[in-house]
Amino acid sequence: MSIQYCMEKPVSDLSRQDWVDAGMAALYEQGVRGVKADSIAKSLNITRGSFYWHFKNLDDFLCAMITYWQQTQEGYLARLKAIKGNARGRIQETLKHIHSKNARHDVAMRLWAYQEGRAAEAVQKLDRMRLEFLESQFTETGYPESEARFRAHVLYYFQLGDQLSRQRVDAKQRRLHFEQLNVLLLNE
Amino acid sequence: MSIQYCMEKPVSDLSRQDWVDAGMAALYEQGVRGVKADSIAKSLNITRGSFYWHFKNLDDFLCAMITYWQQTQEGYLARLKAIKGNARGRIQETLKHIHSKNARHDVAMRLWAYQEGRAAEAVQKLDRMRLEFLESQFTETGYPESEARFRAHVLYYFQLGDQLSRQRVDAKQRRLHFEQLNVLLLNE
DNA sequence: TAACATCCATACAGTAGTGTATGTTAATCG
DNA sequence: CGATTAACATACACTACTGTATGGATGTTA
Repeated sequence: MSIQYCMEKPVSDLSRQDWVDAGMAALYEQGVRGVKADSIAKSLNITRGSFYWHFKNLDDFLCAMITYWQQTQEGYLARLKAIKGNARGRIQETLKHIHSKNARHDVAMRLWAYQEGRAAEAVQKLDRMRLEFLESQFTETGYPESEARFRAHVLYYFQLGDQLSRQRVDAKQRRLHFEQLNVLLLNE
Repeated sequence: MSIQYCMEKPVSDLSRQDWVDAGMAALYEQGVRGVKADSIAKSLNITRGSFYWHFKNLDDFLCAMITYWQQTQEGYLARLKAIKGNARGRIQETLKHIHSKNARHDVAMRLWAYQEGRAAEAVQKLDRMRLEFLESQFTETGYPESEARFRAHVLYYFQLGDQLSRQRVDAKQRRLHFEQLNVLLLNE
């Protein structure tokens, strides 16, 4: 539960990332309480000996998972911000990104965020960053502040709903929804 | 994991519901894996003796929690369906309901749904029922099928995002968002 | 080739949780 | 009053998991 083991070793080793990958899968399928050295080891056809070689303990491992997710997602966001052209184009690229993104890691982290403060902080930070990005883009498109903020939320909440609703929408319909959302939010 | 203990006893007893309530709180705060006879008993200032009196085992208890949530939520939905007037009015009442609803149980169940099939089935069923209701209301309002279905999803996903985003919106802003959503979806 | 480091396996003690068996208390009812 | 039952307490065996200690295998370097 403490934060003291969060200092990252130089991530030169491949196996360390392998553990993190397997850990994210376990997190998605079983929740934090299901992230256990034993069972993850089994999924890697290996024993816990390796786990306690690469990581000080479970806490250290979980911190590594958070760090990995944060860096990955902040990378995606930075790439969207860096897109040339106008804000309208960046919003449309964002819609494409959301549409094609594999949401497992995001979902896994969000579930975790409801059970532990450190995960909650990480998820909240990214929620804020993404919302601020979207709001700035809608502002740049010409919407007044209040309207820009609202539309940013509609778009972001649509992403969350799309990720977290259990009643799945078939691919064709889903694509249509994203087009309709484009029209609804940008009047085109 | 099996379904065999899901037959409900006549729920004549008060304490049984007390356990379920405490269980929902534990589910929200700790996830399914945190729903333990021991710790819930402690939160009720009681021992596990009572737990195994009221419930056959953990499985039986979890089934009772699902049943309770389903009945509660289907009740809410039925009340919205039964509102007199036109579809536009029912949509607006739904918005009010979503705005004022305590989302903890919904969130708790949705998290659980990612880890166990029986919870997933329950949540999916309600997702479907709610989406069908919303779609029918937008259709009744005059939108063509595709547009009605889309707007139902925008509304429902907004609810999910509102429940599940970690970046909280302050109360005043949130109220404004719901008004803006009303305008965006119903052109008023 | 000797020494060392890397990476994983194995064995062990300790803890937390489950389910069951049995004990205890208070109320109810003939 | 005595017997029965509802509701909870307590003790026990069992399991799963953690973290540590130690050993083994393989490669690497002086």
